[in-house]
Amino acid sequence: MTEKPPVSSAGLRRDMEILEVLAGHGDERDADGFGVSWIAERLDREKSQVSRALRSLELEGMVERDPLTRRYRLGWRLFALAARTQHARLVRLAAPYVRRLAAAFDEDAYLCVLRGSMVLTLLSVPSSRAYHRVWEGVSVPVIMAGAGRSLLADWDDDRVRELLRATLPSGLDSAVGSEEQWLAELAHVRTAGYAISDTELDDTEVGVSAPVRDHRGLITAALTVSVTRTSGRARLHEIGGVVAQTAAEFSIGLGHGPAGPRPPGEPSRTRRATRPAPSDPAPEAPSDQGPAVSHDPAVSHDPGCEL
Amino acid sequence: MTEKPPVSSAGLRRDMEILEVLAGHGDERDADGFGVSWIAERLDREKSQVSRALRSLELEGMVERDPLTRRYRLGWRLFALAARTQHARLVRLAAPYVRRLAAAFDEDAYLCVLRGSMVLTLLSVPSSRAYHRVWEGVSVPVIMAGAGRSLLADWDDDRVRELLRATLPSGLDSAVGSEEQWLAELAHVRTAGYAISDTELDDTEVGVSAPVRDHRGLITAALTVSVTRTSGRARLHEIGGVVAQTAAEFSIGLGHGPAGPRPPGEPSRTRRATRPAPSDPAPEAPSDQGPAVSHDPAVSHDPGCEL
DNA sequence: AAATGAGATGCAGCTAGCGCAACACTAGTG
DNA sequence: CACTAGTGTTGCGCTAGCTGCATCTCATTT
Repeated sequence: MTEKPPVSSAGLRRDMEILEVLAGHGDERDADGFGVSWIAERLDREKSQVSRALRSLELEGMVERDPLTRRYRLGWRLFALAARTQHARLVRLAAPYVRRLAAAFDEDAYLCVLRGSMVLTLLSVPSSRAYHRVWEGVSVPVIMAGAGRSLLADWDDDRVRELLRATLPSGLDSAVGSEEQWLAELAHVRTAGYAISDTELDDTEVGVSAPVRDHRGLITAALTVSVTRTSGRARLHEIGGVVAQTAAEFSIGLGHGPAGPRPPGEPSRTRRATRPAPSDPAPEAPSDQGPAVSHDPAVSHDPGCEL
Repeated sequence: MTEKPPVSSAGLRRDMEILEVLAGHGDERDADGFGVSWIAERLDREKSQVSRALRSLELEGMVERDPLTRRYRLGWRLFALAARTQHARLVRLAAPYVRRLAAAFDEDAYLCVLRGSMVLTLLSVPSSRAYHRVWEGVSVPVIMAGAGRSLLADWDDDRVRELLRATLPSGLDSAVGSEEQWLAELAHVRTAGYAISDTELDDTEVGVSAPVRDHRGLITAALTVSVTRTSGRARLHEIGGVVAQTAAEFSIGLGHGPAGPRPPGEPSRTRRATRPAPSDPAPEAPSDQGPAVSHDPAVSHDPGCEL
């Protein structure tokens, strides 16, 4: 009796829930995977349903099961697909800069992007000391993320206010500061080029971040250094300068002309010409007849086999 | 009227096909995504079907659409999930070693694993010169991959023969050498600790690889350096030694005792105690006191996999 | 303007996935 | 050793939800 589902298809929904459970908390202790019954109970679904879904997912390589324990965990296909994401491309480009930052101050450094109202960490490079919780692939509400201020720097105040109100569950304001304080800090990012935010998730760390701009001048990511709270104010600003400088360099690497951020005029509104239609005689026929080893040996420079 | 589908569920199948198309060839030119009609035509499916599927996938974050061009591309969720994969963990651990190799010889260096009968590249670090096709997330038949010999080093000859025959489409033998030659090279890996394979995909590069072993002594990955073909034989062997040494160090980092590879006796066949059932409606915390940090990326040798 | 094409949506019919229950299997228990 | 208490898989009717076709809107093109 679902009417107009604003949600995705039931099957996909289920599969995603399963994958999310398998992702666990990213804790090491979940590393050996999960059993069918456990997942089913966790999701409050039929065991049979989960069992079948997992078999399908396994056939697609989205999950794999340990041959010994017969437990399921996330599969190689996820990795293969993710590696061809725009995000992966961004990570590859950003890695040298993030590593440089981490090395320069011997602090944890991150690359983050904005996804909806959440900040997603794409890359984290640990400092040489300390155990370092890996935040890669983890999303955190904008308000609580150190990179949040840098990522929202270009937004106008109304939209920021709107987002903050929509995201804040309730009287958490005290923990993250008032709206006005937030807006003031955004203004600081715009002028100084970096943000220092000590009202974050972590009690022991202060986030120093700077926005990264793409070829259109839009903010696409943020570089962050997570500094131990014991550092003096002066050091924070020193680091801030370097982070901003590094982010600027990276931006240029992305094609951001030093012409200045966000020129008002629309540069090119040209919608790309229609893609060369795949009218060509089926490079891949609907080969339902799968099991045949169909990996085209002529992978000269196009490994576009079914992967 | 599909009888006993050895394939995955129809919906999932469709979604995976869509994702695979969106992954494109990883070419830069596909970066801005694909339209519904194009995808539909490519997959020979109804536009409506694809449209709806894409909306679902978008709601789940598996794909996202460019707000300007309204084209679809792979989404952040893939990245988020993949980052919590065992593979991602392996990449994080391996990165320093791979980078060290790339820097030491100023050649491209890779981390690869075996998945079914394909070799999947998890990490690629380019040399300082040259444009470098990123192979991350791409699979290649074992026979053609430089890392193949290292990854199969522990297999006994019959299984290798079987795999080779199953994978080789037809008279490609000349290109990759005979079976016996292959087996001889596997023997060389076992004694020398590294493989030199010049019968690979790429005409201009020679692969030098060495196996990486986990805490159980099983080969879980391979480190590879891709050397330009003009190098002399001596340099190849010099590099081989270093690669083997690096792989050994990494193996120890993974908990591989220097006790020697693959002791014959079964160490502990103990199947782990059942996970504490989430009988309580409480949110999280299986609170499993598992002392052993047993990660195990055990490679299921499952040639029946349809890739 | 009309024309083209891309993408979304309504609807009827039928397939494919759901829930329930019984099943095979292993591991603990006295 | 049977006995229990777990696990994961499978058979089978029933119906929810997907498929396919047609229609509709909205941009862009001629």
